[in-house]
Amino acid sequence: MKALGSSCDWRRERFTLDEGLSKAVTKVFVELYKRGLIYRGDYVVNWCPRCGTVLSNDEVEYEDVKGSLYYIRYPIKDSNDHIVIATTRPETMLADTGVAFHPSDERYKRYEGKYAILPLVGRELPIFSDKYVDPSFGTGALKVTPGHDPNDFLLGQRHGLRIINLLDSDGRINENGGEFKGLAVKEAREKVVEALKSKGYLIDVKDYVHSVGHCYRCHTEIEPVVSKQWFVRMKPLAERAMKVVKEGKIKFYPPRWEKVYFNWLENIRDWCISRQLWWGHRIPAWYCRDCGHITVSEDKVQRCEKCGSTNIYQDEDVLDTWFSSALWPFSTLGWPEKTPELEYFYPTSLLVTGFDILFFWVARMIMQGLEFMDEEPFKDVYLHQLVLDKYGRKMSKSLGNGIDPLDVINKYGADALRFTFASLAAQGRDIILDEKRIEDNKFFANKIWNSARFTLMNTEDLDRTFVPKREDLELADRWILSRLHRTISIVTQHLSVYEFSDAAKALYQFVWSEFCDWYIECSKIRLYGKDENKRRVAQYVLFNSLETILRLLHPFMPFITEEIWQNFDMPIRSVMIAKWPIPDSSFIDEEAEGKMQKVIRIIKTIRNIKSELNIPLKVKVDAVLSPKNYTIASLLNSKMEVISALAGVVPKDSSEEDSRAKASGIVDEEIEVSLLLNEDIDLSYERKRLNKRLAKLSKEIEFFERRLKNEKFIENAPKDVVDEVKQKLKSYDSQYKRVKYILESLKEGIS
RNA sequence: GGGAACGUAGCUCAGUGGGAGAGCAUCUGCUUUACACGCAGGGGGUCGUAGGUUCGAAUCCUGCCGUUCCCA
Repeated sequence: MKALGSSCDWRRERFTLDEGLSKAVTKVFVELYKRGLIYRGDYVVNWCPRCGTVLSNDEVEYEDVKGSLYYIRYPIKDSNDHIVIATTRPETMLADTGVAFHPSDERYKRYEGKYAILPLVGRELPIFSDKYVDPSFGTGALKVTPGHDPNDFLLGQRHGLRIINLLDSDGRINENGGEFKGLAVKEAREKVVEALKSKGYLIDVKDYVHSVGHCYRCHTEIEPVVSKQWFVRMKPLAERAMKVVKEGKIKFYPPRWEKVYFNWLENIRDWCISRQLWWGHRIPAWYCRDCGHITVSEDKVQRCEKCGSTNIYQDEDVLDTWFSSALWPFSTLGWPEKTPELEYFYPTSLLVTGFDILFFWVARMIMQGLEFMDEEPFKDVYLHQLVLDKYGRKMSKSLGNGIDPLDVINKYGADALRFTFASLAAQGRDIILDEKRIEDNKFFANKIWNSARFTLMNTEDLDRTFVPKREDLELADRWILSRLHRTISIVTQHLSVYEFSDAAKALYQFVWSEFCDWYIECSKIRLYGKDENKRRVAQYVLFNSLETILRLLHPFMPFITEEIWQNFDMPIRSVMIAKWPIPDSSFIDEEAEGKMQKVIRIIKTIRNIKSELNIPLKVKVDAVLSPKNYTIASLLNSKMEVISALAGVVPKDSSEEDSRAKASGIVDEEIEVSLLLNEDIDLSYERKRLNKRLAKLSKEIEFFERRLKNEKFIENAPKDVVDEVKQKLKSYDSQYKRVKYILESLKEGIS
């Protein structure tokens, strides 16, 4: 974080196991217990045999696994008949306590109320019907194992079945498994299948792909087991958490995550918070060996609160780490003490995190914030994307495709990395990180550095108190200031709704394609010129534009902007504490933008002609520029110096006769530029160029004519759209005629 | 099985009803005094597919195909 240039208040670094935060955890547990929101109960939980702990439902990852479907014959008591069940986990049969079928299933109705005999074990299993059973799965008859399947557990509760636990704390079969005692689950499966086969109970085995839960930490297959665990009752908490989002008190960015959030909360289940790990916050509950009472207390308990016995012991389990993390927005600020920090910072403004912990963390912070602070913990939640490698794969240790940010920073710099993340952080997409992108932005940093170097070199003698009069600003000055203030607005707007990529792109485009490519180039005439006043104006605009650019870029590239800032003798000592720019609409200048656009197009047209004729840009060519109206004439007149410098032409008076061959182009039908060519230029290039242009124009004309021929278009389309099309057709048509004429006269000229 | 997102230039992505865009890559020409980590210019797309709505669809609707994620 420090290497990335995050300007955090590092004094406030916290860890959930710190004393103060631990106190908060205990208090919250006790409070929730008193409010009836925490309870201890029997439940089928997900148990990881490797970690030796329970996992919450959200910590289990489901994956399709190739397995088998075993068809097993269960004899009916006091008859020669039998019922066939299908199961993917045959070893759990040892803990079966019932057999069920769907009430409408005619195949099994006659067995209702009878008993099946459990093979290998001999236990009598009641046969009953329940709508939960899917008649189309397997044989339609279901073995019920309340001790080792969450759905079977619920079935068992409804029908009063026994619960048998097959596993001991090491994940091995316990004494309830009879002869299979001591085997691991996988071994037990083999042995059970073998035994069933040899005794004729196994009817069939089919390949079957089914979804199996895995531990999100170690990827071991989880085992559902029944045990006593601590739970948080989620329904009441979830309702409030939904309400604040529905009322707009908390906003998600991008907003589609609200759907995901609601979907989860609407189908929420109680949260299992006890873990059998050796580290974490101990559960503050003490059990009495004498009366069995549970004492829950913030302070260490010496005697049972009910019978006063000292024969008590504390729960061995610890709390899920997300339980303490959920308190983060207020526990870090000193809660439960009423600290000034808590008063000042709560509720906070923004949470930035990954969408993968939307449920684990974000939703639970909202719940706990509402429950204990009675106010939402933050106003905005920005959910960023996953960072993938350049092939779009998740970065993982096993693939070895991870990127160490410190390596990247050493290679390209923190600024390049930050800017790259910002420009790739388009909402609603994952970030595909290719090192090439980081290199590109290193080049951008270099560009910024050089533009600052240019500015520094050319403004050293600038009197900082000097402010030019508005009427002394030239077209390029008015243009760049107008563009600058638009850029301030655009960047500010995007940032306010966390559209980092749009903000970064707007800055990149402005700095490189407008400020560097055009303004700096235009300013050179005055900066290198003799007119002191004109020079000062250019210096002023150059310096002030750069200063504003530094402020705008600072959040994206803190290091380089600060370094540049320090090279100038700025009145504010660091860009870190400089104010964010505010757009000033008085600088927005439509007229200047339009005119500058025209000048740029003229220059580009000339450059294009020269390039296609293989004339290097720096080679000066005589040119006649013929304006078609008065406004353009005056613009041309005043901007000839810039056009001449940037396009590499020497203006010639159109009235002079010149026998040289011409290469001509048209800018918006308002200006015709004709380059006067030397003898050695191959005119076939020029004919090729003009023909290309004609083809393009005729394609455009054809397109617009086709639209105007459509009567329904004229009838139904808005008038301004029709007018626009007519206008464009007229313009292209006249340009076409003119280019055609030029081409023909060129042919005549050489014949 | 339920839900969500996405399919636009070689790559990464903008564009959400009126002439297909950007950056990078590619090609051509340039040691122009801020920058070759640069400058200038060019080429490149039947907008996944099939229908529908509309004067007009990359854009709205429906089906299909494909990729990904979440939940069960």
